[in-house]
Amino acid sequence: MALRHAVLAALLDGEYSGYQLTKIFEVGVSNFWYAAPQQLYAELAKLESDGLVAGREVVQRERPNKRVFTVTEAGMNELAAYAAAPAKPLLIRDDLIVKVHAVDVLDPASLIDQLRRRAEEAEAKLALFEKMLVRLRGDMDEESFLRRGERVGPYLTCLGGCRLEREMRDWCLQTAETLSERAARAGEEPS
Amino acid sequence: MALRHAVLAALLDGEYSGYQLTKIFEVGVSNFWYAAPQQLYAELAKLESDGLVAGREVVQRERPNKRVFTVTEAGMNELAAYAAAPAKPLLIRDDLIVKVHAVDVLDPASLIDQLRRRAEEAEAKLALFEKMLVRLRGDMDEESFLRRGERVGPYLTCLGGCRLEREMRDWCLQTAETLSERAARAGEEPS
DNA sequence: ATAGGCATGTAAGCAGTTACATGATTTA
DNA sequence: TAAATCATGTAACTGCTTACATGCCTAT
Repeated sequence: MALRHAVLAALLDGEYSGYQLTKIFEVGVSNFWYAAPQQLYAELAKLESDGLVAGREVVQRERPNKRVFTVTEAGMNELAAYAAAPAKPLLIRDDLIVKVHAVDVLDPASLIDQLRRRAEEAEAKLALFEKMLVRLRGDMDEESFLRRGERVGPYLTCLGGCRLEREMRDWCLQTAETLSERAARAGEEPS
Repeated sequence: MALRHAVLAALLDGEYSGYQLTKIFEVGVSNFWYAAPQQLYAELAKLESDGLVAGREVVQRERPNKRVFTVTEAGMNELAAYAAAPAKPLLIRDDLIVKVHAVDVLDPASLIDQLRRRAEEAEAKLALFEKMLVRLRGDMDEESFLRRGERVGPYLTCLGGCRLEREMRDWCLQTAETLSERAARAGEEPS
């Protein structure tokens, strides 16, 4: 099972509806687990029928009603078992890197564009994560929060997300720079 | 299609057999595309029947014979079309981060172990990638190579791999440190 | 002899993606 | 009144994982 535990972990932050979870997993739980909306509705249905989460109807006047979910005791046990088991290795798949690997036989112009766009996305995510850090630690500074905060899990993963996005941004910009300089020189002195 | 283009890109580095590709994708093409052996044999068969790669029997005395593959002209066109199309967003999935997110309701001891082990793996990969950088740039220094080298794609992706592994190592160690300090204090002053 | 690396697959099952479908309510 | 957001799904397909299977050659 894969999504299961990511959903359980996300539901520790509070009661969420399927729709709210889609928003969280669109960004990717601090960028470390992406999932599509349909996946989440399907997984929630399964989790509920397995008794790992419990749903509760919330009646809303101004919007369509929704069902929000909480992790049950059985869900907590499942999480504990999962945490004790060995973790699968990190899975990364990225088109952009594949393209860069092949750049020497490609037209670099489009790739340079894509790298700059990715850098902007990374910058935006970084800003988002940094705001989230401030929100999570409240009025404490980071060091005190990490020492004495009650719930540091999401903070720690968010710190990881910031690291990743910062590196992604810098790598994309540096790579775009390198490639565009090479393209410029190739134009000047056509061998 | 997914693996397709990663395989085509990998085959730009030279003729490889299925088995050699499994070794490359085990590490993950500079850590950005993991694939299991069976996937590769299946994908190579498809790529060949689609005419995007061409296989060639290599007779060996000291080992079982093998078939090595080259990208055909049709394969190059496929790569070019792929590179021009918009890239899918980065996909990351990581058990370890999910566990850290949930750490506040878990026994941290096992997680701290797992984080330290992951840090070691990252360190090892980093060393591997740094060796690869030296091998790729030969007797040139990095700046000259990036300016004037013939084939910089693999070098650029490898630089990305180094960045990722460095951050992964540092984040794991910092997180393990934070968690073990908290665990120590929780033991001292049981509220 | 046997363990380990080289070399290549098949088959079954599960997870994830893409496309489609519906309907209420809010904002422009 | 059209577009955007909230809210929840189904169905078909593809891609990936897990388990199994085979056989050669080399080094210990």
